[in-house]
Amino acid sequence: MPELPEVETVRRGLAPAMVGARVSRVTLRRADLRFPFPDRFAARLEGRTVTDLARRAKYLVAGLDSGESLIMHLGMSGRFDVTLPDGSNLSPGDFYLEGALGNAKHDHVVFAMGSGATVTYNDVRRFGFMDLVATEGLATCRHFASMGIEPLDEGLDGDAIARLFRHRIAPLKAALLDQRLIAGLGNIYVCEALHRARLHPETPAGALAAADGRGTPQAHRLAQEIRSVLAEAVEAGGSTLRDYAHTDGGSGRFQHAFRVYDRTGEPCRAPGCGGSVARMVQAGRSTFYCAVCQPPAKAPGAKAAGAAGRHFRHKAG
DNA sequence: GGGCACCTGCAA
DNA sequence: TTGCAGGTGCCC
Repeated sequence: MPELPEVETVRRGLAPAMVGARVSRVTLRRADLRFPFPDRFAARLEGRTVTDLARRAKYLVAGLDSGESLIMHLGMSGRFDVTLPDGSNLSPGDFYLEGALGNAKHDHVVFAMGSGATVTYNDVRRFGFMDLVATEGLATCRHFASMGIEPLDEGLDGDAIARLFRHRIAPLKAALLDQRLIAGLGNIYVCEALHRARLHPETPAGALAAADGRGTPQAHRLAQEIRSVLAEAVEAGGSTLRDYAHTDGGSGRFQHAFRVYDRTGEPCRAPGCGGSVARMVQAGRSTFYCAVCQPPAKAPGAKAAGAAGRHFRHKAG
């Protein structure tokens, strides 16, 4: 379940069960997820102690005392169930709480820890995957080599966004989803950040760079809103969609704070705005926005092709 | 850049 | 039955 706040919530829930513990047994219920498991996957994990559990973008990275790291990606529907030695259960950052919960049909990997804890990976759609990579070469491994800056990195300010987006004609929505530029944002938080920053999702990304290459006021606003929406979501334990009965302490609460995501036709939640949330499709994915708060903008040099057919004006924006 | 594929399950 | 789902990667 995937965006940065959910993965971070999973990391925090998994850490007590895994860090400092030895992996005593790994059970694979199938030969692959999205990709085949690496060679001798279980053998390379068993007997090893987990030294730390980190997050990079939407990936979890468990360091091992063997010098390798276990990389885990949750795809669209991956989740972990943790049973601690005292018998307590949790599903940190959970998303697919219904059918999958307690449904062993989609339990694909079970890590039995020396401490007595059990960590079970469940993934209905199997878009997730796991890999083992030398810890020394993590930064240049195929998963991370071309990955962009962390959205919560101090360095991601308006000027950094301008440097990344300068000269790009791709819509802001697509640029923000491009993990090679900024890594960790997904469909929900891009929609929410754009709405908070009052930027139309089709604005050419390059419009956030001023003539001198520095960030426009909009770029700085966007950087600030990305940071705040992610921080608030992490604080809330992420978002839980398709919430259902019997949600335990593992579910997030941020879905109640969505201002536009999945709210087509409902009132815009911006103070004083009488608009309603609209839905459009960009690159095959739903974009939710408010046409009142997020009016179309034209960029210098961008093709004038807006439905409004307006000419570019210097004061546009 | 966009389009589609990967896979399963749910709601309309 | 069709369309949709919080991701990514490979195709042109």
